[in-house]
This record gives sequence, structure tokens and C-alpha cells, in this order.
Amino acid sequence: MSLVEIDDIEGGEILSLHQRILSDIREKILSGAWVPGHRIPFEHELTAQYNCSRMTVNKALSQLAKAGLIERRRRSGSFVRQPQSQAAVLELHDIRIEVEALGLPYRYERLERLKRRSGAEDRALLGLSQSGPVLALEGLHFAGERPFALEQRLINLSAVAEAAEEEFLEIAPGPWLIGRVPWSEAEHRIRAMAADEAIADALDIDAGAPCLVVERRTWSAEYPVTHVRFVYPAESHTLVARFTPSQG
Amino acid sequence: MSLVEIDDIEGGEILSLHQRILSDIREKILSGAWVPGHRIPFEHELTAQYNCSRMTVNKALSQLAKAGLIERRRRSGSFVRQPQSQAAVLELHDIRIEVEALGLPYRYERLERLKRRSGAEDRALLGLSQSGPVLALEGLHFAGERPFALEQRLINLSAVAEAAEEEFLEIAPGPWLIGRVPWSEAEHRIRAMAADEAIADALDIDAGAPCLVVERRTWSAEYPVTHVRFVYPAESHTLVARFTPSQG
DNA sequence: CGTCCCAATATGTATATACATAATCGCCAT
DNA sequence: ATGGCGATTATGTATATACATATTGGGACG
Repeated sequence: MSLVEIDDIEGGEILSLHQRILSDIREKILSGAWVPGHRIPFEHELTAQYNCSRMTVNKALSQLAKAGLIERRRRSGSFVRQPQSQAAVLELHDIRIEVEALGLPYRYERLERLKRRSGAEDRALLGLSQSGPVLALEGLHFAGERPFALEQRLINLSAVAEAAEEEFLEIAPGPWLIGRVPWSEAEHRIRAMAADEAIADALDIDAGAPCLVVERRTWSAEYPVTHVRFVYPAESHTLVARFTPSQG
Repeated sequence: MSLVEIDDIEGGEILSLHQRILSDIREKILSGAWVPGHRIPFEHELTAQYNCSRMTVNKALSQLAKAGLIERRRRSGSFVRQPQSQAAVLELHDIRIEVEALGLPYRYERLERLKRRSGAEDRALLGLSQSGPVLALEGLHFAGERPFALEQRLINLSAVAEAAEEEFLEIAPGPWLIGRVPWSEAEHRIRAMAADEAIADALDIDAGAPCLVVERRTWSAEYPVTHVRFVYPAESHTLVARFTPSQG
């Protein structure tokens, strides 16, 4: 097929079909229309949409996968990945210490506690390959009377069986875990997010207000232990990291 | 064809033909066996050599071309390119690298450049105790056609006098500084923020949309060098930090 | 002798097809 | 409920084929 025929009349650039598919999908992802985790159309759907062969679609998707924008899973489809980049070291932060450093009384309050078999989302967050029992916790950290941070946590009960017996009513799971499970590796993800209804309600802020989200995954000798997401109202929190260059 | 059949018996890894062609040629180029300017075998020659179809060879060569290792000329053949001169840069948060890791073309564009004596706010940001000349820069980092990050920077001209002569029209000040000023210490501040009118306009997002803000202050042997603030649209960016505890 | 045009050639893009591989779903027996 | 197993499905890789496009080289012709 001629490239000229592909060019639409409204002043678009001359693009090969392959490039057009590529840039269409990139645009969707970078604009946020397709958020991370979103399943993009199957190859056969794109084949129909662009009226081309599967090979052409496949080439475009393979390229996006290589660039790290999407992740492809057989039998499941292709999914938008979290954008990634490296930053320097951060401290593992303990919220109680942060709050007390502000001279405010600290309090933890459990909102929810649920024991279940891990679903696909749980496994993705924890980095588990097989299904197993997990504990899902949600709680609020208070500084004085004001909510300081919302915590959403998953605990891998295969790695920390004793957690199943704990209620975590007023004891935050973070310190509890640190005392029992030595961690060998951790990963932080930090991003900004608009508060949805549920989060706004819990933190007593307006829906749509900007929040800082810190997610941490922790391993103990190859075993995923826990995944936790802290959501801070933007005004309440700044992460600080200070460092000197390593020999590069 | 099965992948196992391709695997040769002498303990090689299991590679697809496509990957094997790729790594063979890469090896030749990186080892210097094929110097820049050298014409690599025609597709039909590689087709014969690897006993595969032209499509497979073409896919491998296209990939090498996209990676910038070779240059392809119709009717003439494919040639080894001059090594792209990427100095390694340190792991500190280089936006060009982040963008290129996404497989997108990178571009920097200056918005504003202003030389002035530092006011109170400038001194606070830089950590200066006395007034002196500073250079205030604002620019946009693009990923393809889309703004990826807004950069607002102050450079302490007492520490980096040569910066006063530089226009920074298409050269981002970050890499420029790294090449000239050795830094001994840095501090990051990370927070979330709602985009105000000016930021929303520059980044082509809605006012009030959540943004991730990364501020960095850098010192070179006690002298404040620069303060920079990167503003990312929330969807476009997640900071990732992976680490192990310092002492077992 | 120079110019124009055509044939040859190497790459660029796309199709239809085939089979391999991995993951999941649902059925079935326990 | 639970675990195993086969069918189904989406992706991964490769082939043969076709035609488009850019560039070069050589021949026809003024």
C-alpha cells in the first residue's frame, strides 16, 4: 500500500501505518487517557481498527514493549506500564517519627482489615507469581486531630503468617513488621495523584486535590513481604533526600 | 521453528534467530571488528548466512538502525555509524535519558533567561548568604511533541561564571553544568502540587491538575551551585528508588 | 560529450500464513 | 471446595510474497 494513501487530507504528516499505530498508542498513554494498568486493545482488535494485518500491529506493540511503555502478557493482553526512572537513595520513613518531629501527637487508626486469597492485582503489587493468602489493611495516621496520611497495605501471609492473627486496630503495621521481618530489599515509587472521592473523604481534603503517593515494596530474601501505599495531602508533606555522589 | 532447535549444542543461550543476528552484529561493531563506515553484509547475504528469510534479517537491521548503531541507505547497503558520543552522565535524574528510555525523541527548549542580582527568594533557594549575580532559566523538556517536564533553574554565577555566556537555547543546563562543575553534595525535595495557570499552560495540562515537583540543590565544595525545580505532570512520571539496607 | 531516462538493486512496508509458547478458564473427578 | 487437565486464547517468531521507494549506473539520443 502506498504511503500517500495513508496520509489523511487534514494536514497530517505522512506516516506509515506502523508509525501511526505507534504514535496513537503513545499519545494515549502519555496523555493519561490510558492509565498504567489499563489493558490496551488486543492485536486482533487493532487489526480491525486500523484495517491492517496482525504483523503490523504486532511490530508496533513489540516496539512499545521494548521501549518499556507497555507490558505484554500472553493470553491476557498488553498493559500500560508504570513509567520508570531512577532516583537516588531515600530513607525508609517512619510516619510516627515524622509526626512527632512536628511536635504533634501521633495516632494510628485502622479503617479496614480483610483477609483473602491474592487476586491478580494483589499479586502484581506484591510481585508474587502464585496465588496465596494476603492481608489487606487500610488505616489513617493522624497528626493531632488531622489526618496526616492514608495507608493502604498488603501483607503476604505466606511470608509473615503471624500477621493473620494481628488486628492492627491501633498499631500501625509498618513498625509491627519491621520488628518481626528483616527486610533485605525495598523499592520506592513516588508520584503525584489527584485525590479520588474515597481518599479525599479519608484525608478530609477536597476531591481532586493533589496528593503525594509513596509506594514501597519490601522483600525478605527473595520473598515479597509487603506492599504499602502512603497517600499524603500535598501541603502536609515533602520528602527530603540528601546525598553525595558515589564514585561513578 | 522451535527455539530449541536454534540453540546450538555448545552451551549457547537460547536465542531467537532475530536476537542472534542482532547480537552478532552488535558484537562485531562494539568490538571494533567492523569500524565506522564499514558496509555490513546486504540483507540477502545475511539471509543466506543465517539461512532465514529476509524479513527476519530486516527486522534485526531495522532495530540496529533505530538504536543508532548502523545507518541504512537504499541501493547502497547498511553502514556502521560513528559511535554516538554519549558521555555516561551520573545517575542523577537526567531527563534526556528518561525520555529516551521511553523510546521517544528528546528535545529541550528554553522559555526564559534572565541575569540578575540575587533577591531574597533567590538566596533562600540557593542557600546564599550574600547577594550576587545569578542566572534564572526556565525551559521545557519534550518527549516527542509532548511537554515532559518544566524546569525552573537558578545558577549561582559566582560559582559558575562561564554560565553567563551560555544561551541555553536548546542545551539543557543540567548536562551542561555536570560537564563543568563537579558537585560534592546535593539535596532533593519531592512533593506534589496543583498546577497553577502558568505551569498548566507550559505543560499543556489543566490548571489544578496534580504535578510531581522535584527540587534539587547542588553544592560544590561549600559553594551553592544551582537550584532546580522540575515539574512533571502526575501521569507522566514516577520516581523509582530501589535499595538494600546499609548494614545487614 | 552531456543529459535524460530506464533498469537494476537494496531497503521499506505490508500481507497472509503457520506453528510455538505461555497463561488462563472451565470442566471434571476427587 | 480443591486440584489437575485439556481447550482456548493472545502473544512470539518465522516464512514466503508482493509491491513501494530511493539511489545508482549505464545506455540512448540529441
